[in-house]
Amino acid sequence: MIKLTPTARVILGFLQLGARTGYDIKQQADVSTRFFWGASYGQIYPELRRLTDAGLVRPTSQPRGGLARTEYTITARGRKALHDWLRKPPGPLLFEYRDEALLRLFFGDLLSPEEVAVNLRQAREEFEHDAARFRELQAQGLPSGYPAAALRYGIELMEWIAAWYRDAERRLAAGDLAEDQASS
Amino acid sequence: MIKLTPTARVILGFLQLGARTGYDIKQQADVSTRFFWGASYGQIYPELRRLTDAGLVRPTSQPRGGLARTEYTITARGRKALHDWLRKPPGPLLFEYRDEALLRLFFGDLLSPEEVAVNLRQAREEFEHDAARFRELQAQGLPSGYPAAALRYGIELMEWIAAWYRDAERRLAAGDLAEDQASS
DNA sequence: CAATGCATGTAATAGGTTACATGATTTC
DNA sequence: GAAATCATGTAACCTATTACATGCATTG
Repeated sequence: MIKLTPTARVILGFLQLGARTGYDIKQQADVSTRFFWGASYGQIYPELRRLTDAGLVRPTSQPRGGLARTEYTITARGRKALHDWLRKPPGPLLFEYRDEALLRLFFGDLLSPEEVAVNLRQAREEFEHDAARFRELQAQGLPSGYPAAALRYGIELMEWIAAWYRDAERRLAAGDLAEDQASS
Repeated sequence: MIKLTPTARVILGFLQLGARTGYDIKQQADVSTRFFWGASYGQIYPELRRLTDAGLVRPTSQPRGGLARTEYTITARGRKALHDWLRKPPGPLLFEYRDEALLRLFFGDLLSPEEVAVNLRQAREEFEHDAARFRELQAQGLPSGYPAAALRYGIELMEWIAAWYRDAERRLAAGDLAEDQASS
C-alpha cells in the first residue's frame, strides 16, 4: 500500500472533489480544512511534482491566454491510494494539539491569581473570536454535506474551549481552580 | 523583550518549577504537558546550550558517582524572560490543531456511508481510549493546582471529542449528517 | 491605469521526531 | 548478573511556514 505524505492527502482529496490547479487547492483548503489541516504553496507545488513522478496525478498544460496554468487530474493509481488511506490509514490516526494558552495556565504558579485571570480572559476572547469567524463562514452557506459537518465541528470545538476558559475564570475567582483535588 | 523559542518556554518553566537536568525536564513533560506541548531530547539539549549562551540558564556539573550530570538553574535574566512571556507573549497565542480523523470525515463523499460510519467509530474509540489514559494519570493523584487543571482540560477535551463523534455516528445513521443544512 | 486576483515556483528558515550511540547506576 | 533507569548527546530526516520573485488577466 502506497504511503501518502500528509500534504498528499489533502491534494488528492481536493483534486478528486474537483480542484484543478495548485492555486485552486490552496484557495479551497484555506476556507475549509485550514483549521485542522493546512497547506501552503511551499508544500503543494513540490508535492504535486512528487505525485506526478509517482504516477498518482497527471498534469496537463491549460494556459488561460498568456497565463501559464497546469491542471492536474488524479489517476487510477492516485484514486486507489486515496481510497486506501481514507479507509485504512497506515499507522495510528495523526492527532496534534498545541496550545500556548494552556501552557501558560499550566505554569500558573509562577504568576499571581490576578495575572492568571487576565490570561484566562484573553484566551477565552481569542477562542470566542475564532468561533465567530467560523460562524461567518457557515452563515455564508457555502459548504454542505461532510465539509459542513467538519465546519460545524470547528465551531463547536472553539465554543467548547471558550466555555472551558469561562468556567476556569469562574473557578479561579471562587478559589477552587489552583486547589483542585483529583475528583473521584 | 527576549523572544523565547517554543521549547525554551517549557524548559524555563520546568526549571523554575524545580526540574534540574535535561533528562528531568523530559520525564516531567512526558507525564504532564505532553499532550498539548511536547519536548524531545533532540530539542531539549541543543536548546539548553543556546539558553546557556544567552545567559538565561546556568549549568553546573553535578556528577552522580561516575555518571556525568549537568544541573541547570534559571538565572535572573531567564526568570524575567519567562515571566514576560507568561504575561504578554509576543504575537498571538500559538494554537495548532491537526486531526486526521476529521480530514477523513471531510472527504466522506468519496466513501460509502457504511465506510464513513466505520471511520467515525474508530475515531471515537481512539479518543475514548486517550481520555481513559488521562483519567488514569489523574487517578494516580500526582498533580495538584494548575497542572491538575491542565490535565482536567485534557480529559474533558478528549471526552468532548469522543462525544462529538458519537453524535456524528447517530446523525449519520439518522441521515442528517451528510445532508446538513447551515442551521440559522 | 491601478489594484486585485490568478498562477507558479523557490530559498531560507524553523521546528520537530526518530533512531542511534554511549555509558553509569540502581533494582530485582 | 540482567534489566531497567538515569543521563547526555548527535545525525538524518521530515514537515512546514514565510518571504520573495515573476508575470498575466480582470475589474473598477
